Amino acid sequence: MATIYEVSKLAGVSLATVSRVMNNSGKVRDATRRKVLDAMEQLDYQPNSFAQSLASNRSNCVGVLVSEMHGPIFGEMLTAIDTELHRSGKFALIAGGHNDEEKEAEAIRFLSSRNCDALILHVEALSNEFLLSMLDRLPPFVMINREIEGMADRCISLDNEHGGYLATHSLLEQGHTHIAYISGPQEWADASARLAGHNRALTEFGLELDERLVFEGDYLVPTGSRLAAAILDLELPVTAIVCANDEMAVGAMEVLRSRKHVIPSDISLVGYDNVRWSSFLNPKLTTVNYPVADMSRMAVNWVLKQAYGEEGLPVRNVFEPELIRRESSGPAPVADRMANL
Amino acid sequence: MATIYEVSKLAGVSLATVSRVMNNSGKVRDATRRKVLDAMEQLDYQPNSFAQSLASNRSNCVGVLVSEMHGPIFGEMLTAIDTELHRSGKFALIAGGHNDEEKEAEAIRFLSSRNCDALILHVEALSNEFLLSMLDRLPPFVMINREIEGMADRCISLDNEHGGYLATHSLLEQGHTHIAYISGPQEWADASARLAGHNRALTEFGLELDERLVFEGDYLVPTGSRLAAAILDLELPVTAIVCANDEMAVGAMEVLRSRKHVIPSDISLVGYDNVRWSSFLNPKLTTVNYPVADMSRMAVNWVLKQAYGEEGLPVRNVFEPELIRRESSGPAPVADRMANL
DNA sequence: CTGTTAGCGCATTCAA
DNA sequence: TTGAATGCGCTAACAG
Repeated sequence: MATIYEVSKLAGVSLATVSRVMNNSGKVRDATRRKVLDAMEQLDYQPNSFAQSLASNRSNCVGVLVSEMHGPIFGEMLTAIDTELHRSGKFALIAGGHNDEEKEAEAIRFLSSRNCDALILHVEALSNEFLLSMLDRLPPFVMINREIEGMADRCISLDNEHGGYLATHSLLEQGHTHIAYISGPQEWADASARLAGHNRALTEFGLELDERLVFEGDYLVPTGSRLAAAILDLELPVTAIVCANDEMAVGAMEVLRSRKHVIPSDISLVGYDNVRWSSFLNPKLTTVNYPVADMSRMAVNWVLKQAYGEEGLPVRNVFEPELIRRESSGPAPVADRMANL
Repeated sequence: MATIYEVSKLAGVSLATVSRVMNNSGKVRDATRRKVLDAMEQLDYQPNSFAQSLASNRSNCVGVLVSEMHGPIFGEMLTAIDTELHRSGKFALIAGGHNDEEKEAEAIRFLSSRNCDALILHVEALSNEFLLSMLDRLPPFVMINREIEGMADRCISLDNEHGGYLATHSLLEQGHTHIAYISGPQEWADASARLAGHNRALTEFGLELDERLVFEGDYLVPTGSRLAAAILDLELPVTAIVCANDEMAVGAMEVLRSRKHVIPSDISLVGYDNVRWSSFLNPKLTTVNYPVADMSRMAVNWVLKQAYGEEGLPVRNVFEPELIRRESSGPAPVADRMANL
């Protein structure tokens, strides 16, 4: 590997001059620049990024931490972040937290130990307190899908409560009155917000909350199946099920089908997230859109602005979910609606 | 940020000693080690990875290049690689090639400019020649899903031909004789191998290859739909469609359904890759398993062995696909089988 | 077992 | 506009 020293020798100039043409800093006579460029070409010179970073104290790397690496959300996020970063000549250093508090913390340590210029964090397990305490111990960082008091400007979040509201509201509108809900882990903010939205919609329609119809899940497919079965076993006149994410919805869908319930004519099903395959299902899943890609791009904007001083970039912190009406939800069965008159 | 120098001063030892306890290299008296550790703790010392890398000429980073960042394959790959690498204290530096020859090449340049100790490459667009020419210009690298003459030991590949064979064979076994095939881009090796397997199965069953039944696609959902429609429009007695990947299969499935064909009783459908959502479909998709996670782990083994000298790790180069029989394929319709007697 | 000394390859003053 | 000198923080001989 050629070094800057060899280039300078071949070009007959000093180290400093080579450095200048590399970084376009300072004035260099055109003829000199040309000589240097030629030498670089001849030697197939590649600057050593470590030496650069060590000397300049900046890495051009942005650390990205995702709570888990699989799942459709993750892929969309990374694609968006990577694309956007490249556009500004920065690079993504990616780490996975594997949905574990200790591992997430370790991944953060790793990213900061690699001297990232900034961090984009998508974490579930770490507490607000921990994150707040990291404010002055880490490079500038922004979070996706969290809303933390005291650092709202660093949070790119979805209005999960409103999404939960939309899902249930769309059902109420269509005459459903017995709506079961399969939630995510209630210790996670997004899960409890989604449930809160569900409750608000019910209240708004003058319905009592029926605690028997709310089940706490864990965002995983098999749990969706298990809890959907539990709901059916209740033998209550449930005509719709809202799931707090698409994963659990697909699990529920399978159970409904195997028990010979027709969706949506017997029972409606609504998911949340609008992951890619939700439209591949049969029936296509009605769900709430989670604009991951947009939010990811916004996180990059934040980083470009805060860590690299780029200007003119808009940063929006809260994104609005949107109901995606597809085939898995419809009007409540007529018999049921009659009974409610 | 505390430096090694401050630690050494606080601990009352030399730089070298601090370095030794950090890296567990050389002998250090227990009492000394303790002093150093205490000092590190007190100062919240974090080694500067650039300085380490610059001095030691190794980064503990493995570059991972994927042809595209979205899609289920990618997520599974990264999860497996990241997990496995962490286990050995190495880290993944990830870049996306975005399915473009120039971008893939640039991403490689980026990864090598970041002084990765090794590279794991999953590329589609780059030519064999190019890759061969990089052998001595890059850190040690291994490829996933390629099989290149002259560097077979660096290729972790799937026997795509055999997979194509399995898919079609399973249909022939069940009495199908008019099987349409929607392939991937024939300039990609995996796509042409899969098609070759299809052809071999047909030949083995003594059937003529009917060119009207082979369509070249691009691995994308809408194309699956378009070509499935084209197949139906042929008005030939097709009783089964094999798609070269699950994406196109789901596109095809939708068209079949919208045209009121029942799967599998009217027509069978087989995919390829066994992506996660293939089992979410209705009917569940029969497909060929592509063991991405296993292959990814194997790539990491290669890296650990070749770049870090770890021992005792097995490396297998060629993986076998496996037919996953689910609901979307079944016996040929009776009428059709009668006609063939 | 521990300390001294030289770089690793580059950016960045400060002079010229 | 260019060059010389210094140091970024750490590892790795080499001595002791």
